[in-house]
Amino acid sequence: MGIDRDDLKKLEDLIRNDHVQHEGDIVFRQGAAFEKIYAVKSGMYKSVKVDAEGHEHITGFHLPGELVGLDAIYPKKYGNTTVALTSSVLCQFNYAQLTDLSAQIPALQQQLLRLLSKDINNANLFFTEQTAEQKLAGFVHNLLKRYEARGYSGSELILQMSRQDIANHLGMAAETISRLLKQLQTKGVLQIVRREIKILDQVELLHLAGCKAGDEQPINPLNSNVST
Amino acid sequence: MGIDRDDLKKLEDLIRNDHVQHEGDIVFRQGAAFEKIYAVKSGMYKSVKVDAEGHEHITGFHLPGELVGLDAIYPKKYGNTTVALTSSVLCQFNYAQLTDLSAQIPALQQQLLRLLSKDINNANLFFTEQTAEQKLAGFVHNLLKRYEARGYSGSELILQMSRQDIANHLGMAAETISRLLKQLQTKGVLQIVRREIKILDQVELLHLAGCKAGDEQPINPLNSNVST
DNA sequence: CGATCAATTGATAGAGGTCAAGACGCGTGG
DNA sequence: CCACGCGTCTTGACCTCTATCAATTGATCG
Repeated sequence: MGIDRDDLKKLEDLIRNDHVQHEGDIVFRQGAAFEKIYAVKSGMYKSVKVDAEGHEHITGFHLPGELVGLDAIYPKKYGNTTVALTSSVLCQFNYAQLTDLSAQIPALQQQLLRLLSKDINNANLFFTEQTAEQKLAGFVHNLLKRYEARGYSGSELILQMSRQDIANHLGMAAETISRLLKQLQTKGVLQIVRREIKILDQVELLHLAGCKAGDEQPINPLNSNVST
Repeated sequence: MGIDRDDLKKLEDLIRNDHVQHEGDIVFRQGAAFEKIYAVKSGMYKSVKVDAEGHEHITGFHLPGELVGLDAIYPKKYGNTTVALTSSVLCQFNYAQLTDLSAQIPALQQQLLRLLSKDINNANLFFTEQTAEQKLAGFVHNLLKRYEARGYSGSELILQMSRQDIANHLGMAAETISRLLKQLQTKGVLQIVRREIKILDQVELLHLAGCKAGDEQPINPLNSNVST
């Protein structure tokens, strides 16, 4: 990505050793001082945020190749507790060293900004979904695409999280997840065995998701003046 | 913010002239090539995203002092169309020049990263809300706090957007907004005249919002191992 | 082989969406 | 200055979707 060998050496130096974890192991706790950014190398993690009233909400799941902790830069402390869902490997970057280095390496700075911007987009992705089916279809499709982007199969995946976790994340009841998954199977869109999912009709899955970020449409939103 | 006078001069140079706009005027269109970041100086803007099926969704409202366009860094094009809701003033920064400069000014780089990180947090804020009342109370409280942080009154505000816009943004029906606002007035939390809102009981408003990012709780989320 | 936890299935009730009608403001023009 | 028309907002009646409660099945593990 436009970084020469010498720079790459410096970058490697600030990456600490890989860290092997197992189900339930914690990466960082909500409220802890922000220091490091983490990259998932294998497995899966979930991020859980506890609100003022003690309710837990799963803010996201993290797949191999994805970064965790970028949202902690601003408040300078982690806003959630991140936990391994299965046996996983992650590596860590010291943030202070990373920014120092990025001041010297323009390509690194660009990449860092892009990664942050990407997370803003991801965070906004699921606001559109209306019905429970759209949410769930969108969730599965999103997982699928993220795996696919990392070189995994684009037609099947293993849910490392429980139905309850999915329900919590999407803001619905676990029973509804169960019913809808069955319904998607009946429709011939998915084939489900326990936590293993095979996608039979990816086009229909995307269609059921309802929307999913249609890009580059130069349409005029309501109440906007056409600039002439 | 730790930038000396000489640097400040360079920064000022890349800010183009202020731009006055009126209701319905467009800042940028969805799909247009990303080039500039915008800062709202007065008034209010809304960002509208059109999905693949032509449905419009209002992704956010932008108040004085806030930046618009940071989410476009990664995809290199704007992901929404941003429109003035009322007479407004904004200024613009060329992104390429901004990043060049930030490589020279560490404090600017830090600030830029913080701003992006902040947006990730903002985007995640509203996932927790369950009921329509929580969503609406959270929305009003959020607006209030954002105004307050910029030196505006912390007890009253003017909604520049229609009930329909609020409904669209929160993913509910305009009728429900109307009913709930009335209900909040009956409860003695708000006093509403047209689009002017006076907050009578801010504590209760926050309480009704249900959650709102409780910070720094070292609680153990379910299914996590206690590191001893 | 029980014990435990996850997942499914069924019955019920309530929150909120939808449809339809009416009220209120506000600008325009006679 | 008032009447009209249009858009925004409100109010009411109804009905669907999904949460909730409860019970059962299925899988995993000591």
